[in-house]
Amino acid sequence: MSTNPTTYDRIYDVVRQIPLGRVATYGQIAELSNLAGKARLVGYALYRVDMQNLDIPWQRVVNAKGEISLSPLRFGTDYLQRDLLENEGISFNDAGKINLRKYLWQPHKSQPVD
DNA sequence: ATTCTGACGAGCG
DNA sequence: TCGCTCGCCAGAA
Repeated sequence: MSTNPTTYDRIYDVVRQIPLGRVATYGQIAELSNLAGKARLVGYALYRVDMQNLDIPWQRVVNAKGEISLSPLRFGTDYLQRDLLENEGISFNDAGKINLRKYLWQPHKSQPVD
């Protein structure tokens, strides 16, 4: 017997589709998971992901401002996420923000690097 | 069944 | 531009 996918499983499936070198916002993942307007759920779901498990590229999900959303309870996570993204070729400005116009994942469209 | 816990984002002053 | 409020809800114990 197989268990039906949970809501979080669906969220993880979408996150897995984010291409290398691109990022998506929590709200965007919510919409693609048929959870429009429920961005927080995506955050809740990603909070559960084991940071060492890169099978789910959790590091590619950032907030709508292009910043890494931090969890006070995960000291050091900010550094880890930024490090992983920079290794994928994503750059941060002086304010610690990502240029979404350049790096935001655009499903259905081609993915021009610039 | 109930309580508690969290990686968001739009709107508004 | 910035900070604050408020709506949102699945999963673990």
